[in-house]
Amino acid sequence: MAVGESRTKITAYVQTATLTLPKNHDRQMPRYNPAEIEPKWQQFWEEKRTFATPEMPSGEKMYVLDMFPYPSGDGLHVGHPEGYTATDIVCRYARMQGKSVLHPMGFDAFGLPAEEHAIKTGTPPRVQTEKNIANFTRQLKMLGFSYDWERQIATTDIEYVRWTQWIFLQVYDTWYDREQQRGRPIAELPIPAEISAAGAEAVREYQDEHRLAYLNEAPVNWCPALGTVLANEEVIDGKSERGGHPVQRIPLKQWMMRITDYADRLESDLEGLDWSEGIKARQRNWIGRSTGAEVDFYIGAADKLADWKTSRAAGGFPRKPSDNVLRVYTTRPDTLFGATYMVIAPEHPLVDALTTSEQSAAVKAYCDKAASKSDLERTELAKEKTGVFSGSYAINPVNDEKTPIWIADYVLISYGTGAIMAVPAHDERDFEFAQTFDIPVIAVVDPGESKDVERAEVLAGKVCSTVDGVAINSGKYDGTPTSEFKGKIAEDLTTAGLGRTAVNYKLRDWLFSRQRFWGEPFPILKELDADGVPNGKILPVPVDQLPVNLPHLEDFKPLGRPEPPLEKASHDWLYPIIDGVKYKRETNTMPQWAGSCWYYLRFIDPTNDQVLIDREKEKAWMPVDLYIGGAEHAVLHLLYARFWHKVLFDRGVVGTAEPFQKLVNQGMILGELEYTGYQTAAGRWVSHNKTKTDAAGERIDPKTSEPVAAVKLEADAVEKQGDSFVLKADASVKIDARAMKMSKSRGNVVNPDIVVKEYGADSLRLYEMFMGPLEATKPWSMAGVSGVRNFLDRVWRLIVDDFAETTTLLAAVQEIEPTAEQNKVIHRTIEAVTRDLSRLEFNTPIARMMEFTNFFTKEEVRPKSAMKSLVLMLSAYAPHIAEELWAVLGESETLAYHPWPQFDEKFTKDDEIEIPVQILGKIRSKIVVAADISKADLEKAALADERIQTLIVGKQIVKAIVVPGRLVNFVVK
RNA sequence: GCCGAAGUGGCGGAAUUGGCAGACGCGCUGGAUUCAAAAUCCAGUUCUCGCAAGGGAGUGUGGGUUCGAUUCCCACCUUCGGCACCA
Repeated sequence: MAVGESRTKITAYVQTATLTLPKNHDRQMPRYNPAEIEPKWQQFWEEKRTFATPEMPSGEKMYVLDMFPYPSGDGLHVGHPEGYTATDIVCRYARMQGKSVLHPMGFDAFGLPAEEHAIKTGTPPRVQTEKNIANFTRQLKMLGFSYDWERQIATTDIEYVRWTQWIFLQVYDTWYDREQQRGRPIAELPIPAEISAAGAEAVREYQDEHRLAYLNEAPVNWCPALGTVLANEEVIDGKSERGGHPVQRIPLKQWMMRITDYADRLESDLEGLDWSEGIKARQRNWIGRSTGAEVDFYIGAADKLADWKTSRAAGGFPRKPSDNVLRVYTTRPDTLFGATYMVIAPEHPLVDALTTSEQSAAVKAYCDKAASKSDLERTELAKEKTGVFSGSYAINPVNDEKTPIWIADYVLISYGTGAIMAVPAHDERDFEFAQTFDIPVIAVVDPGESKDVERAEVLAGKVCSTVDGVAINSGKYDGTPTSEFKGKIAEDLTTAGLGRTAVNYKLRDWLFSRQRFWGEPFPILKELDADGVPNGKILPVPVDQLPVNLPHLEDFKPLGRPEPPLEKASHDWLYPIIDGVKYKRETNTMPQWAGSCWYYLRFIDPTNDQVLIDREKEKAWMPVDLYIGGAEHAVLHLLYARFWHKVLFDRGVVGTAEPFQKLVNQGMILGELEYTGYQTAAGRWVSHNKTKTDAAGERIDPKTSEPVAAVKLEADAVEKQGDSFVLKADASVKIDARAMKMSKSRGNVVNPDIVVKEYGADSLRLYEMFMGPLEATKPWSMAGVSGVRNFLDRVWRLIVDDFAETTTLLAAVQEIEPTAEQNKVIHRTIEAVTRDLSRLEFNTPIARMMEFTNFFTKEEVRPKSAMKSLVLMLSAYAPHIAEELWAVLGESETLAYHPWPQFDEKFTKDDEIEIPVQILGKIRSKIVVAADISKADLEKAALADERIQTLIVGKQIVKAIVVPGRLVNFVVK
């Protein structure tokens, strides 16, 4: 920025007009000029390898990780540097405390946008990706983060892909031993005698069934119009995001990962982690563990019921249900006596067997309709319960009641056993269904008298109640409290061989394949028979032949079939021949999660070509001590990464059970505060809270049904009245005042490049921290950036002679001892800044440094040592200006490893302090007393105060609360 | 509906966790400097009554505990984020 240009009066995102410069300001002066000093110091750090990390830590280690970005074509947005600045401050602070800091950065570079770009332009995704990475790298370096750039990795690096594929093979080679609760090599899987007897083929199939990575039919979003399979986020309301074409769910053979086997450990290990309760809650909720019971209802021939029960009592509850039973899962086995019907999902394997001939037409029609419904239709739109009677009955094991079996899509095939016993009296959904189809409701839990339960209605089956109570209508169990009943009945069912306790999860196995080009190829070969058809045998690519690279393609257009684009690869790539056997490569690719699941490990040993990570280095650096990133990854990324880490832990690749010890989610940065009014076409204003959104999604005035348009208003057109903003011109019109998510379509995106150009990187960093607590959602404000830039200007002028020809130290900065008052400011600032930083509170230290600066600006003589302390603290936030000032203060080395300033309590304490004196809790006076005054003396001093004297005349002091160092409060009558 | 986070001046936010509400910054007002601006520096700025000294109210709403509540408890309202027929 040229000297003398206006920089603080920027109202929009562009600079206001340049002013003509007067003569006396036309000369070159050593003003604070970030455009000059920032690139200078960035170059210095790079050339001197200032932030290169040693292979092994010496002394205390600190691994601080950012969630690495997807290098999009748009470049960084201001949300990225928020977390990155926070971690950078932590790292710079830690280095100055003498810790060995690992602070790497890389790129999560596979993904859809690069492939979309390739389809459109024909440019290979790798080319575009490398361009984007170069741009991201430029932007990140421009912000002065202290990454060890020599460790940079991208998930698309061929050497990185190699180890991603290697991990896949590890997962493929692992089965989960439930008894030992850990993953073990597939070679150690015990093979049952009858399987071994059936031959090698049977053994292989048995092993494949137990691998953590396995093939399964799973539905994909196939869009015939686009000729491609879409990701879930590309499907909106059952239509493609691009073009709005219909999307069908079709089954496709896909790779899955058995994450559900690790559900228990993924949940229970959360406990030891230093994560916010909110994030833990979200993970727990996603895993969705529930406990209950599986119960078998007899559906075989009626005259064999007694035999069946006898055999069950003798043989116990079988692992897999036989054909003559319907197995259900319930969390409320205590309500078994209230089951008045059963429901199975339309996809349940017993649908055909249970459908009677009279019902077959109706059932077929219902199931066909259910199959064609999208997930959305089955959930959101399904306000009314639907279903059809199968014609069959099951026998309730506790009372031998004949219970009708229905087919309804409110029961999901993918959860529990895909079948339920319905207890309308004590389950909302069952109650709704029973109401619709006129099915009896029998209360079996007496909720007791309570103000929020209509007990009589519940007992009469008129309303549904899900609360605990005491059993009724439950035979010998009558009178048993709910919680006790649950345990008792599970025990009795187990004894009778009719049920067992069971655990279920909402978490599903992980769909691990994508029908895309731009992802890691699977290191998997499928053996072909003589006719060129896969025979089901799978050959993992030997480890020494990794990586499997992506083949060259002429173009990246979709095939027009659901198969992945790799089907277009040359036959050389697609059909390798090994030992005379012809194979076909797996043509699915891995999801973007794959690369981001383990990058934190590779940063520790990024160039190792022998192993994924050296065990000694892993031991020295893991776990990640601080992991900061957006909350959008709170569930999936963190869950998948934890899952892989646990598999690697079980297989001895790593020595830690959890990868991320402390996790912090940065809050979202919103656009600038906006004032929005609503106006009809005729120009009539409508208060924003009176408008409604109609069925078509249009905003209307519900009184007249006229559509209203949003009008953006300037701040001076509105004013605050009570709790809301109103139009200045018409106070009856309420205005919506809020900050919105940044988005291209709204036009409120802030580009860091422009902020750096206008204010400098240090100002951007400082502002992002000054906005508020890291974890809070906060609105952007350019005026705020200008404010912190102003502060940096003040710091500059505190130390640098603004009127000298060259950048020289101000004469006011001298080698002298600070005065007592100055020492108090210095040491209190160090104390507060240090304390707040250690708690990851980044906004308040800036305020303290501002106070420091305001104080010393008024001091005519400024001790050099004080200036150094400020510069050292500031360097964590604004490293460029700090390095420059450090040099001005006469230092020749970087300050990056200079010891962090220490405070001394003897300077932070006051000799005399002001104590408020209250009467009946209201402050009536203040007295100045010695800091170490005794309780009795403090009370005496308070009583002696003139004003207090006059106020308590004629009153009786009932009680005196005296808190030394805090206050005095007199309770009077 | 369920889970989570949060409500403090015109705005962003602070308050050593029960002890002076509004630090710091933005904005605004006034002053100094200037021929005049810009920049800079100084002072003021929760609302309200008052010329003033001083008084009253005040941390989403209503209640409670306490000498004392932004902070703890109960109920409710609003906003934001997430999940959503999970038996």
